Amino acid sequence: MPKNPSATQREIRQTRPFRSKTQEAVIALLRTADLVKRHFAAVLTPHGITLPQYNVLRVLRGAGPDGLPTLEVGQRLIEQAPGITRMMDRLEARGWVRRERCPGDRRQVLCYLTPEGASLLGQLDEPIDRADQAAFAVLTEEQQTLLITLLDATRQGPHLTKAQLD
Amino acid sequence: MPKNPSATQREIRQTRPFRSKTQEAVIALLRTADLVKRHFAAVLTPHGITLPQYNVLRVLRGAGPDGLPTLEVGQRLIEQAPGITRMMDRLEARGWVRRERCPGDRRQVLCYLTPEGASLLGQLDEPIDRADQAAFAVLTEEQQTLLITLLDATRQGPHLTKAQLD
DNA sequence: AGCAGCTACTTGACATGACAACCATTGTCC
DNA sequence: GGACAATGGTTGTCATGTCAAGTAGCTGCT
Repeated sequence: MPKNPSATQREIRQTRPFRSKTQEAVIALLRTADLVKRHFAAVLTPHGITLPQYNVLRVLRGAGPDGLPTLEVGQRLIEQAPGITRMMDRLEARGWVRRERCPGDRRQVLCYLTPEGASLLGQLDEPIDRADQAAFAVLTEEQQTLLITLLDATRQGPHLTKAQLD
Repeated sequence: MPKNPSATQREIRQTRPFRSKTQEAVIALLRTADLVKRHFAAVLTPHGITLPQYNVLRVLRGAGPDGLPTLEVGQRLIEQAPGITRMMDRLEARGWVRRERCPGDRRQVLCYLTPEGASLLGQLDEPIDRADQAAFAVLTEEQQTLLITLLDATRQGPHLTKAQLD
């Protein structure tokens, strides 16, 4: 593959080159993720929903009619509890989610997707699938597989030990 | 806890497989970026600075003694103007940045890194470099190059078409 | 000169995202 | 059975990120 000398570099308008290959990888990763997020936001905004909200609804749809405790939703999204609570407030206000205290364990609050929420998700499936495809349309299937492998490896990797922190 | 099924998939605890390779790529990308961001945040938090703030300071350091107009900083970070203004407020309050109305064009506000800001950056260079290395330590140099190429290609891809057409 | 239009911010409002503190339940252990 | 820790949420605060609207200053055209 031809090495584009400055795709990322020119975007940042940086005078000096990257200090290291790794630094370039970090910046490429963060900027790409940011761009892809914006791309999805552009699809969702006209429907009055944000990307995190959409993800919550998808999790609830995946949970089926039994619903899910609030924090379970958060865990599946790697999000912190407080954020989930407030997001759920809004989703409930919009009528996409229903909440109910769990009779078995009254500490828990079970969250369910409402028919309205399911309907919204149904409308979004196609556009979101298309957005998925569009985001990586330039890569072949093999290249996508390779990318996934590299990203998965990065996530599994030894990132920082506490000794390295300072 | 089991140890080794499918990396990304197990994290999300999703019952069904990904609907497409592309969807898997999207999720892998977003989650990896998120994780890497958290690692940098862990390095920066003890120093009382956030990742976006750190990036602003780096841009200002790169600008040198001539400073940069507020929105120029924003452009180099792909951030919107309002966010930059407020972040700069905080950076100025912390003494890391100095602002001054441009005499030539009184609409602009030039931002400069203060010696205190420069000193902070100096302290952070090493830990941040180590964090860069650690983030991709599992990948060889060639794999990093490959990853960068794939990510760059993704960013140049068709989801940018409208913006690129002008 | 004078005014329309553009530029560079600034402010306000709202949605995340993270942390800390707090409350109600539940589980545990003596 | 009663103190106490752990669990599951909620609330408050702060920093970002984004959009919409407003303001001050500059530019071009007449």
